[in-house]
Amino acid sequence: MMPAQSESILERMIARYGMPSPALEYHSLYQLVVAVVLSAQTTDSQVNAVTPSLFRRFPDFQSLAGADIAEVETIIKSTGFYRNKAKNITLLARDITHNHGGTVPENREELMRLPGVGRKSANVILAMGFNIPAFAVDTHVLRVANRIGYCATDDPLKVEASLTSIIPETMWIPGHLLFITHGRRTCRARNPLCPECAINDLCAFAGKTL
DNA sequence: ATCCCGAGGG
DNA sequence: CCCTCTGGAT
Repeated sequence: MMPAQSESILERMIARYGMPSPALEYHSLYQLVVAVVLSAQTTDSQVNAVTPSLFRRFPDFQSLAGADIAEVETIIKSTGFYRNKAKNITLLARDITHNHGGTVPENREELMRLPGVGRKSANVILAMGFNIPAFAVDTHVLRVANRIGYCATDDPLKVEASLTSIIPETMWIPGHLLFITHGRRTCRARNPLCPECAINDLCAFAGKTL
């Protein structure tokens, strides 16, 4: 089956889910960057469960830059990979404080040089933090894009290239959120709900066996 | 290619 | 029990 027009697919997703807002909870650029690094390979609710106490204890980059890593580990432990994440956000806070004048870089190259920030996280920060068009490819986006038929690859960079060529730039940010929502609620990894899917007539995967 | 790492769901 | 969750660094 030929991949459907992206406009139709996104319109259907909006009709089904509404226009989703980011599930990650944050109230500043500082909080966004830290929450995004913590969100690697864990659910947003796991991150949202620890960030209030983390941000109460360390309200900005400067305070986190001076944090005791063991204390940070204790606070964020339940998000998994806590040793790496504690080290990364502390070093990241130091880097931004000392080498970036306390402000978050606004371009992908510099963002990706921050510890714990790869291309996916950099794209999320650009999109959500600066409203700069970017299509972050996480596990949900990768799965949904492959099932729809927009690509056939496990390489997130290639998935991103397909999505950014198929979908109009003005829809990259809402498209990202819509793909995430669709992946969570309907196009689930394990038991996708194809019969009740809003785009099953436009999807290359619907009706196929796992 | 492998490691880091915990929690929730089916 | 096994799979999955908005990955990144070595």
